[in-house]
Amino acid sequence: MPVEFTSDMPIYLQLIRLVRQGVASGELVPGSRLPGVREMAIEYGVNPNTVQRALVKLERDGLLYTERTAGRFVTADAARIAAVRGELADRQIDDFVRQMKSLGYNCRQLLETLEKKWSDHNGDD
Amino acid sequence: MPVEFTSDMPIYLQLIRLVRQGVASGELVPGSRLPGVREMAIEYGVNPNTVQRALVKLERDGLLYTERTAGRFVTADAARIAAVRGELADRQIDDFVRQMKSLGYNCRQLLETLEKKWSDHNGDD
Amino acid sequence: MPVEFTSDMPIYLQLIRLVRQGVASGELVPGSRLPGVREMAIEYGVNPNTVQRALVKLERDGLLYTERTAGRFVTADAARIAAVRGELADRQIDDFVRQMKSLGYNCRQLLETLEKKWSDHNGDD
Amino acid sequence: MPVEFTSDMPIYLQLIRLVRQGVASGELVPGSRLPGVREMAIEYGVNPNTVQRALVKLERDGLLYTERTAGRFVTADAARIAAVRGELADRQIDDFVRQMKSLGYNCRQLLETLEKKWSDHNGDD
DNA sequence: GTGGTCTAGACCACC
DNA sequence: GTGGTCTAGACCACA
Repeated sequence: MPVEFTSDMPIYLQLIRLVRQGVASGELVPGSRLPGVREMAIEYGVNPNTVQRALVKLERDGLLYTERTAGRFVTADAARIAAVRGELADRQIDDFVRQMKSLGYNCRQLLETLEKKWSDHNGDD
Repeated sequence: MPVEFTSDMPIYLQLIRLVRQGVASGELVPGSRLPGVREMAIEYGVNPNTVQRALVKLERDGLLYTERTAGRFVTADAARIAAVRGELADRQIDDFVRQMKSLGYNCRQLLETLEKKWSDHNGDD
Repeated sequence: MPVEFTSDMPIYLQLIRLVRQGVASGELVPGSRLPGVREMAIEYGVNPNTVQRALVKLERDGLLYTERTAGRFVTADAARIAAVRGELADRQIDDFVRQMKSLGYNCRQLLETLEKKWSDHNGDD
Repeated sequence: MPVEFTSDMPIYLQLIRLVRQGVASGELVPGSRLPGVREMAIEYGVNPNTVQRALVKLERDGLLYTERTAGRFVTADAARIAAVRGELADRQIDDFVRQMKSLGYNCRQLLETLEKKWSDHNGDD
């Protein structure tokens, strides 16, 4: 499972996104255990502290919880997951709309372009 | 023209966005001259170096050009403007689509949500 | 007797609190015998080592004593119990007063707030 | 300004408490700038990262904010400060009441003891 | 074994 | 100069 990190964003943020995607997409099933910090650190070729940092943030967001000495787990609270997903999406869309508006797009243009883009992406999904 | 800068993003990026928005929206007309670095610095209450950095970047993007001794101007090349705008939009959309996909959205959901969001934003535009 | 353990505090501390509360409230009568380590471990669903650690600590505090081959007992020394209780309370109050002072409370405010809080708690006791 | 750190609590938590007390007590005036991380690290004899960690947490709580490249400041929002103080106090009192109840105290005893303790503390304040 | 904390020292972006 | 990020490696409490 090779993952590339871009250098224009903190690694820990990229890790967060990675996990979040996993949870939102159901790839990481609710209630399941994550690999330990050290394990993940090796897997992704980063420092354990960096992994730790990412996971702590995800915990604060309520997407993970830690069971002392047993490891970290994906929250089993489906509502919580949905809520987090909703918040994320909301902010994303909000930013996006703001940006596209500032670039002079109107609603119709945007929707069209977006639809086209979406099909393009279907290939590499 | 009071502008607020958030402190969680480099100011020079916020300046860039400001200018870009001006050009894309037509507020800054093609071929028109920009205020000098020092003027802008005072106007926005930031360091001249910061303004400089933003303008240099915009020049590299082809949105501005410098005429020695005369000042900086908005490019008059409409195609260039459109191209820059297109690139920007393209990257934005690309990222956006990728993100929303990873959050489990499908095309229809996205378009609907987006349309609703768009009207919400019309108020504060 | 279902007990929930929060995972943000060592379990052994939670066990200690449990026993202490039992003794202070009289639920665990002085001189009575406690279940064995293994029994308690099963009852609470924790590791026997964890139970052991808690009980040893309570012994050091003088709240329990071990009679070889017979088991562990709640101390029958009423004065001892009172003393332990006093010490505990003392430290709690001490810390509490220090904290509230540092938050800018004065004596009257504190007493009032506390009294109100106390009644609120009466419900779930 | 010599400060001692006890070893039974993470240093970063002790730092947090320190700053919080400063803000709540008004010793750190709203809007004023804090020493830089490196500076504080030296002053308290800890690692800059540890200081950083504490300050980031306080930021998340809304008690501080950082101004890019200028430093960290105490929030000027009096309501925010009050709110934070209130939350803190509330949780403190809550825990305290719960504990004292489990030690078999009743309301009158508690208030009396507390009042006495309060005067004792007046000396070293 | 797990996660939690800490240090020392480094590099970066920004102003 | 500021804060932000990252690494390497250590020690601890807990189960």
